[in-house]
Amino acid sequence: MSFQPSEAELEILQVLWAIEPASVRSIHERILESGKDVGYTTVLKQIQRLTEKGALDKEVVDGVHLYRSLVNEKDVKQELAGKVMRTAFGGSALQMMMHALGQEKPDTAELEELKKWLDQQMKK
Amino acid sequence: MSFQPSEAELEILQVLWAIEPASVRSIHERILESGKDVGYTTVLKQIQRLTEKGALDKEVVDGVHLYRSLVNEKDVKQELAGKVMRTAFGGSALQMMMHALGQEKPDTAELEELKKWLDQQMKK
DNA sequence: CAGGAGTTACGACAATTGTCGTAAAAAAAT
DNA sequence: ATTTTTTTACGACAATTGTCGTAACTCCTG
Repeated sequence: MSFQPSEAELEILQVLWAIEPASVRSIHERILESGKDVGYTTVLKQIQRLTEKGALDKEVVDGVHLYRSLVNEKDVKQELAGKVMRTAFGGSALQMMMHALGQEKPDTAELEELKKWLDQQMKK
Repeated sequence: MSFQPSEAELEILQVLWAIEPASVRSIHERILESGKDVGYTTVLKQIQRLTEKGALDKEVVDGVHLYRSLVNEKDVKQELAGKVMRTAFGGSALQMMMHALGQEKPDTAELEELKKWLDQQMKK
């Protein structure tokens, strides 16, 4: 199922996609580590809302509640990127990418990879 | 000034960037044409809110209110794309683009342009 | 000038979001 | 088993968003 998470929700999903299944505590810790300062209950609440919405699955193991994502990472990200591409860039992925990079010099490794991908596409 | 518009706000900004300065009526018409069905007063309200937020400028000419954008198109789009790139794709423009394209075969013209841009970048 | 037609202002409402506080429940420690 | 610490559950609140309805105001048109 595709799902359009809010910003805070996406943050939680990202953590889950990385370390699922996870407890609220570990998710909270991860988020703190990433620099964002937010209370434990705030994260818990978001997790509960995500669960209500059917985006997460809860499982109680040994008294602890463990959560895992029910939404597919690729789908969600595709939706996110696709939406911006459509609504802001008239459907042009290239326009979107160029704007995203802005004036910053894209790093070389990225460019290399892009080139590889491009050659691949051209071939088809 | 950079500005992070909501979805409905972005729609209005897009119209303005295209035909500014414009009256509420013409903006509303444009939006209807684009397929979205929404009332006149709804659009008006959004425009008024944008104006309150300082994103638009109103000018009364011959009794009609004409609006124009005070936010820079490139900046706003850069912000939009950049934010998704950072929050969902770990800062990788390439990842974002590939997800945006999804399984669809990117159209050839786009690829050509991308190639051109890429060569340009590699040179630097 | 009076009556409409079109415009604009204002506020209202429900849904969503981000954030907590506090209470209740469960687990761990003494 | 009583206390302490953790975890969970439940609201609660303010801000934002999308959407209108209705009232007020402006301008033509006859």
